[in-house]
Order: sequence, then C-alpha cells, then structure tokens
Amino acid sequence: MESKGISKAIIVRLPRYYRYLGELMEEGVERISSGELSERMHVTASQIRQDLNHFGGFGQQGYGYNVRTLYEEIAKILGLDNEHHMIIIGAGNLGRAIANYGNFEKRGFIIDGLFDRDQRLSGVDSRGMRVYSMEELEPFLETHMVDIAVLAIPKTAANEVARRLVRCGISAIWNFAHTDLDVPDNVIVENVHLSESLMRLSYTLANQKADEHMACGEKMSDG
Amino acid sequence: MESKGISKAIIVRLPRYYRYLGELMEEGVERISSGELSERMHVTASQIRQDLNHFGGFGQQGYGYNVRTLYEEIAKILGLDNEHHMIIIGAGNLGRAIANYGNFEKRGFIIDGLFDRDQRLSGVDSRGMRVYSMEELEPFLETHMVDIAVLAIPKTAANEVARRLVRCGISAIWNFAHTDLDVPDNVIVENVHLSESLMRLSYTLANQKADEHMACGEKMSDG
DNA sequence: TAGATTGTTAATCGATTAACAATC
DNA sequence: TAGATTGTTAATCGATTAACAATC
Repeated sequence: MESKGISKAIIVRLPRYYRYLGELMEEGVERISSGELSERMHVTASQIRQDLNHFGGFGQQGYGYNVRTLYEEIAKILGLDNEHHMIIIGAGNLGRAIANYGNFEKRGFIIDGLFDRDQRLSGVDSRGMRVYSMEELEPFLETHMVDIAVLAIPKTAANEVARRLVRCGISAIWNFAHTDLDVPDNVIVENVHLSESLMRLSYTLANQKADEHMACGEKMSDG
Repeated sequence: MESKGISKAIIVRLPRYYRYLGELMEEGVERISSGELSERMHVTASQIRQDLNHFGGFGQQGYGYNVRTLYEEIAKILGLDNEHHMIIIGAGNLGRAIANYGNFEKRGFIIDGLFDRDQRLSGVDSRGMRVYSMEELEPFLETHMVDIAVLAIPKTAANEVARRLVRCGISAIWNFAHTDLDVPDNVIVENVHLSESLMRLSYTLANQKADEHMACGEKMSDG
C-alpha cells in the first residue's frame, strides 16, 4: 500500500467513497462509473478517478468500477482488513456512546474496555463492556495489545492521560477532549473537536443569512 | 461581517484560533505576535496574518495582536455574539453527551430539549433537561424559536427526521448520523461523521508503520 | 528614532478540473 | 467494431508561503 505522496485531502475523502460503495452494495449495484458516482456524491468524476488512481487502476475502460472490488480495495487502503484493539478513557455519556455504537466492532475495531476515574463506575457492565478504574490502566496495557486509545475526558485531564498512554506504548489516540495533545511525533492523533464543528455551523448560520436573503421555501407557522 | 470570498479552509481554522486565544487569556497573556502564535499552534505566521486579514486589520505594526480584542472579534465573526437555540433529536448516550457538555451553553448554544422515539425516556430530566416524544416535535417547533437541530440518531431514521425538521423551518442541522442528508440548499448541514474520523486514524496507523519503521522511544513491557 | 511586526503583494506550491488518447 | 469510460497528462484554479514596504 503506497503511502508516499498521498495528500491529506485524499485521505479525508477516502472513507466517504467507502461509505457510498457500501450503500451501493446494499442496493445490489454491481458496477458504477465515475460519472454516476460523481452525481451521487456531488463531487467531480475527474476527482474520483484522480483520487483512486493514486492507489491503483481499479477500474476498467468502457465498464467502470466493480463495486465490491473497489469497496474491498479501499478497505485495505484504510487498514480495515486487520483488527484494531481499542480502550476508551472516560465512561461518561460520550465514552459509552462510542462503546455502544456497534458498527465500530463490525469494522474490526474491538473495544477491550473502558476506564474512568470515578470508582463508582468500575466493574459495571454496559452491554457486556467492562469499566476499569484509572489505576488499572498501566497493568491492563501491559497484558493487552491495544492500538488505539479513545480520549473521552475533560480537556483538563487530557494531556496527563495522554502522557500515561504514550508511556505504555499506545500508538494512536482518538481525541475527543477539547484541546490539542502534546505527544511525540510517532504517536498518531486524530482529533474530533466538537466545539469547533459547532462554531463552523454557527459561522455559516451567521453569514449565510446575509448572502441568501432568507430564500426559505417554507416558513414556520407562528402557532 | 463580510462573508464574501472566505474560503472553507479559513473557516476550518478560525475556531482553532479562537480556542488558542481563549487559552492565552486564561494564562493572562495580553498581547501576542503572529510569530509567537505560530509557534504555539504549529502553523506559519504568514498564514495567521493572511487569515486574519480577510476579516480586518486586527493587529498593530510593531506590537502584534491584543489577545482579548482578537478573541472577541473572532467570536463575532463566528456568530458567537448572539444566542442560538438547539434541540437534540435522539436521547441516547450521544444525545445526552452533547446535552450535558456545559460549555456549549456557555458559548450561547441553549438546548431547549431532547426528543426520542422511545417513549420510556419521555419527561425524564437529565440535568434539568426535558425529553420529549417524537410526536411532540412539530408542536414544539411551532411554539419555540429553534435555530439548530442536532441529529444523534441512527442513519436509518436520519433523512426522515431531517425532512420533518426542514418542514418546520429549522435552518441548520448538526448531523451525527452516519449518512449524508438530502436537504434543500438553504438548510445548513454540518456533519460529524465519526466513523470516517476513525478510518482516517486507521489509515495513518496502517501506513505510518511502513514509513517510520517503528521508531518508538519506549516499548511495551510484556508483563 | 530604531526595532518590531503588521498588512499586503508577489512567488510558489499543490490540488482540482478539463481534455483526450488508450483500451476494454 | 462502435461506444463507453478509464487512466493520465495538461491547464486552471486556489491556497500557502515568502518577502518587504508601511507603520506603530
């Protein structure tokens, strides 16, 4: 899998291709052209072909792409062909939301446990998932092969926990804390900064109004 | 607030500037140069100056930027200077996680209620937050001014609920469902596709290994 | 004033789109 | 074969970086 020279922008789009191909499979579609896919996804056909060709010639002239083959190829590129073991730090609502979302497990992301500093949550099973105390973190990581740690804790605790995880050899952190982590370069961090996402929405809301002159089709009835 | 010609890339960065300026304020820093800020944020000073100048000359030659002023200016640009009313569709773990994250309210995002099709959750207060049944959605929106609807429901229900929201005049949807929404152009959609985020992490994990030859500082002790 | 740092223009770099020859 | 559609090169577009004159 040649990772050289693949731009960030392509990697952002790849999971979206994967999702649309999955939907096509569910619909029983066997082949698709870049043109048809471009209409569905609202991107240019040129971009689709360009993107896919960074990884190999998955298509066939005059035919298009085989949906299942392309789906599986992208899975391989994304590293979904082997299992990942995760732990979730923070067993609050967010941590439990991630733990209970079954589709991650289906894609090979296995959740080995949750950790929370609140002792009262320890041991409690939520859907067969075990919750450990934070003191058990290091011993746990010594006896379990864990790739990914999910950080679902307040920002004040984030960097301290990140340090502990790094010291135990964690290679990737999925960070939901509202702060940037300061970790060594070899540790992968994927941020989900929800407040930033909400602010982008807010920006669009504040600035679209000026542009679009309230071109609403329907209006709220004022009950 | 000139929204003309502001690129997507800048809007993505703006909330991050805002966050760092907030941190600086907490630290009691009063002024900062683009150079200092660039070191903290790991972006170029040139980009910071270029970005900010799209909205106005907030700095002063020889001095830099006043932290508080810049913070407040960016708040205005992002539309954080006026209140937003939100409802959350889906009172599962994810919906409740968003409802319970107090900082949204602090920034003026007021949550007026949660909705869930599971009648058993109705009426139950979680931190003073009321949960309504889905039948109450339309009557509620007729009597309350709501800007933003948060979609924290399975993808299978997402588009149907989105249609109902649009019919009631909702102007923006913060979409956590694992699918793209099909709504009119005047409705703003901000997606949080968590599975795509996890796949990007997976990609980096799968492809970094090849590059970096496991240059870990510390190794896991095999207990 | 001298030093610092901005605002802004120009140069570079990269990503997207268009076009078309190759080929199934 | 003729038609369709890819893979790929070339053209365009936009975003980032560098440089420096303006100015506090």
